[in-house]
Amino acid sequence: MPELPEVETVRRTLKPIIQGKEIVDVLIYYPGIIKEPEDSVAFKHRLLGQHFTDINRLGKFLIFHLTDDRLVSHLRMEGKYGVYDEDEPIEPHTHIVFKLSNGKELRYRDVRKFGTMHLKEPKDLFTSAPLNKLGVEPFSEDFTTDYLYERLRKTSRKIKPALLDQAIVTGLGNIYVDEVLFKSQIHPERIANTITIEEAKRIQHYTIEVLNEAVEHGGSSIRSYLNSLGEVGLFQLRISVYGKEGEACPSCQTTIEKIKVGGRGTHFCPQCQPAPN
DNA sequence: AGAATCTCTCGGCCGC
DNA sequence: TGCGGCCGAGAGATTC
Repeated sequence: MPELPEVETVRRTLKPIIQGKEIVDVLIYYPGIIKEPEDSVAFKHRLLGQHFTDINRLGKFLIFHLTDDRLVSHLRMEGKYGVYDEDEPIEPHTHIVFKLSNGKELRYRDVRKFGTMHLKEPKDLFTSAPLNKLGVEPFSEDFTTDYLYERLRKTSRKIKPALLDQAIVTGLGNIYVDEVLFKSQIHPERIANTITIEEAKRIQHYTIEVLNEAVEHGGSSIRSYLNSLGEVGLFQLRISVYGKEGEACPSCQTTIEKIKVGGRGTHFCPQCQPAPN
């Protein structure tokens, strides 16, 4: 389940492999991944002859820089990229293949076909879907305690759905939100506009700390995530509450509970994260 | 009108 | 073995 640290790990592993390579053909096995342009044949023809010049990331989105265009890619739950030799057999669930000038292929695989690709002109990149409504990056200087506090103060939703809202902070997903709220000692069902400035400061601090640490460890290999070299991440060894229902809290030994918040499976320590009234 | 919530996408996996 | 329900990010629809 790629969140910001996993996407960042993919970006770092992929960049040196594909930078400077030209797209000489595109094979599309499942066009549903391609959301823009609507016509997947047009998608292919716009890409032919363009070179990969860079890869950036915004939140959980990968942004492939090409000679003329930008390819915005979201992995959703199970999307993965890998670079293969062209004579390697196509593995199951391979949906898009970018044939490169050096005989290699950049392949996109996605068991559940949830991932998306948008091909954009650079001028439209941040002013149209899917990047136009994103909030701040956790690693940017704009992600301050004051920013977070003010955004939370304006919403009556529970804190967990508010932190999952990519229009507030971009990059957190289900795993890391549970970890951040645990470290911040805040119950996931607290109403966002009751979060104090001190609590907002903890959330801001631990968001950066947890995500940084996860990036350093190559992300978390929960479910199916592997980076683009097929390597597992190691951060799951450091996870405190996500997927740990029934186990002892690493801080106080109380049994970790699992509930639903905003329709999402949510893990927390009832002792360290006291329930709101 | 704006915010909150619901629906839909998909297929492996789980429990019955 | 067959089958229905579950999971979940984000967009768009719907409700409040």
